[in-house]
This record gives sequence, C-alpha cells and structure tokens, in this order.
Amino acid sequence: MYALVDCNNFYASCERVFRPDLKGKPIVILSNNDGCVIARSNEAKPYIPMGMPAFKFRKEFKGHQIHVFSSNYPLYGDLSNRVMTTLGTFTPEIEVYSIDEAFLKLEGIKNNAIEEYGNKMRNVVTKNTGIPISIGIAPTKALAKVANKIAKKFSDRTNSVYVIDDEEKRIKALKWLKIGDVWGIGRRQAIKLEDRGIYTAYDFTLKSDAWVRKRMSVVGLRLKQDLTGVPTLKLDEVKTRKNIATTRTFDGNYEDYEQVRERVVTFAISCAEKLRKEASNCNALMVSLRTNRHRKDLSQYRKSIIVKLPFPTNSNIELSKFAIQGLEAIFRVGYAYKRAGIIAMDITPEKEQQLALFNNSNPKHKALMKAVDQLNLAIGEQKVKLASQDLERTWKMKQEHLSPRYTTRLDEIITIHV
DNA sequence: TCTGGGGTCCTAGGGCGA
DNA sequence: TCTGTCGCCCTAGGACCC
Repeated sequence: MYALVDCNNFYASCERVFRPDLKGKPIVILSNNDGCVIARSNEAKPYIPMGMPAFKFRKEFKGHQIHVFSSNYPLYGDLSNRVMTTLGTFTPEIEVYSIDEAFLKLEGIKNNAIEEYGNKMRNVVTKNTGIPISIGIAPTKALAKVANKIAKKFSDRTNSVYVIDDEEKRIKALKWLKIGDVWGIGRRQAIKLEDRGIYTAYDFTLKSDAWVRKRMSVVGLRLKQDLTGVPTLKLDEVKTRKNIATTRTFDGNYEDYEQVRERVVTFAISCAEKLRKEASNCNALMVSLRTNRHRKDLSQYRKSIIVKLPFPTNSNIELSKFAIQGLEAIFRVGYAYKRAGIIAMDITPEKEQQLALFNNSNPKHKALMKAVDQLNLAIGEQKVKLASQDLERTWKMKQEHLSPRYTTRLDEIITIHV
C-alpha cells in the first residue's frame, strides 16, 4: 500500500507553530517580492483566491483581519525536514515529493491495522513538529492522492486519515472526484475531457486504453492504470536533481542591455553557488528572457537558448561567461524586459569530471571559488562579486511581512516572556 | 504603480546518418 | 550517385506539479 502524507496548509501551519495565537485566524502567505498569494489557511480561503496578485486584495486583507506573511523559506524548509525525518521513522521507503508532501510505501502491515498506523503517524508528526497532516492510503499512488483528498475534505469524519482498500470504496471515491481535481489533469485537459462528457475520475477510468493513449499520451495512460488500481507509478526514492534554476522578475522594466546582463550574471553566479553546494558541475546552461506578459500594451518577446559548455564547471567566472554568450544570442533591442533566468542543466558530480583534450575548466577557479564561498559565508550573502555585477546593488526583494527564522538563526530564536 | 519560483516529463518537428 | 525512409538526437515549447 502507498500512503500520501500532505501537510495541511503547510506555510500557514509553519507560521502558526511559533504563533499559536494565530490558531483559527485567517492567514495568507505571499510569493517572493510579496507579489501573489501562494498559500492560505482554511479561514482565509473563502475571501482570497489562490495565486491572485496581493495588491488587488488589500481591502479584503484589512476587512477580514487577515494576517499577511511574506514567504519565509528558511523556516518552511527546516520544518519540512523535521516532518520528513519523522515520517522516515515509519517506513524505510519514502519519496519526498515536495516541500509539504511525501509518498510512503507501507509493507507488512495487516489491512485491518493500516488505518490505525496512519493515525499513529499523524499523532507523532503533530506532536514532534506542530504541523497538522492528512493521510491517504491506497494500493497505488494516484489512488493515495484521491484518498488524501477525502481525508482532508471530510476531516471531521475521517480524522484526516482515509484508506481505499476495496473496490467499492475505490469506485465511490472516483465517482465523487471531479475530473479537474485528479492529480495530473490540469485545467487544459479538464476542459477537453469535459467536452467529451468525462466529468469525474470514474468516467475517465471507463475509457479504453487506446482512447486515453491517443489523446493524452503515455502520461494519461499511466494515470488511468493507476486510478484503476494497477500500480503503474512507482516510488521514486532518490531524486537526483536534473536542473538547478535561478529565475527572477525584475523590479522594473529593463530596456538596456547592460542592466539585463548584470542580472543574468548574478543569476548565473547563484546557480554556480547552488552547484558547488551539491558538489556538482553542469554541462549546459539555459538562458531565458521575457517581457511582461501582463502588459498587453507593450510588444511581447520571449526567448530561451541552451548553451552547451565545452567542459563541466561550477565556477562563477566560467558560468557567467557562458551565460553572457547565451544572452548575446537572444537579446533584442527595443523590448522592455521584465524577467530573466538561468537554468544549469546536464548536471554531473564534481568528482566524476572527465578531462577533455583541449578545453578544460580552469583549475585555479576551484580554489578561488572555495575562497569566495568562505568569504561570503563569513561576511554575509553575496558580498564578494564579479566586476560585471553591480557592486552597489543589494538584493532588495520586497518582504514587508517577514516572520523570524525561528529555527535556523540563533539571533531570531523565539523569546518567551514569563 | 504593484502579477512568484523551481521543478519534471512529454511531444512535435527538423537535421542527419545509415 | 540520387532519393526515399527510418530511427535517433536535439531543441523549443506545452502541460503539469507544488
């Protein structure tokens, strides 16, 4: 059996761990730059739609006394680790699917004891971390997702743990689940399927394999089989990253090449740092650039390019150089750019580096980068820069509602007034 | 005025060699 | 030598996830 464990309103719950006074109060969390609403507590859901730009909802925030937070990833990441570690004590087979979700393979537990096991997991996680979770258990991953939805939706009756362990429950669940709410069916597909009279997950499973394969590729077919109860999606325990990305929206519209170049270099360096942290190199770099897609009145342009590197590297200097090469190839004068990104691709371990005959990463960079990383660690983020970066520029992400990093910074630790 | 960021996987279509 | 076909590889972009 598979279990899908999902933290309830994860970011909001994280904020509540150290602010118990917020229990039962509406909370929203904003994206980087305080741009959009990316998480809501149950109390806030009736008033604030997901993903909406925050500036359009100031009135609602105030009117309904909603507590607004900027996203605090050091805090969420740390609490996530604690939840996953606790879950890991219940089974050796665990796939951490996202910051707030994990699939667990439960073996050797009798069917009549499995719900009890779920309840135990739930109690221990809540006790150890303060984060409430919901658990769905079923013979396949896709069905565990469905069971999880039921556990969450009917938490008063299920106590947030629901098991699909027979055909009757499976069919009942699938008839209840709207097609657009099925894991793997997005908005586009849902519209197409509804046009063809498929309104529930159950309707979908009644279609023939050939029909599904033709219209939805192997992805759709795998999903259908999983929903039918045939385990097709496997547990992916070790996730080696395939890409490392840094992409950002600019604080304004940039028309000037130099301005864009400075950002692109900074993003390339950020990727290089992430690579070094994982002791990896990359062999290709994707540079992408786009205008503001919300501004229909401005001419639109988006382009990306993959730069193949002559040798694997994680050096700030080399990656910036290749990033600039890519940028030069796609930059067009006359557009107001709003966003750029660098993705490090084709990632290989540092120690498995194969030396080329002519072209190789400059060996001096390794020591240099080590020194740069140590300096930056000692004196604060991003103090040592390349000359092509703007020395004056400080990272000025808008974060007007940031909570303390209670668990990862000693100087921000919780204080208790007695 | 102000609209996030980081991922994965798949397919279509072109280039190219067998 | 020319041409058609097949399969592989690559890129760009779409769709989905959280």
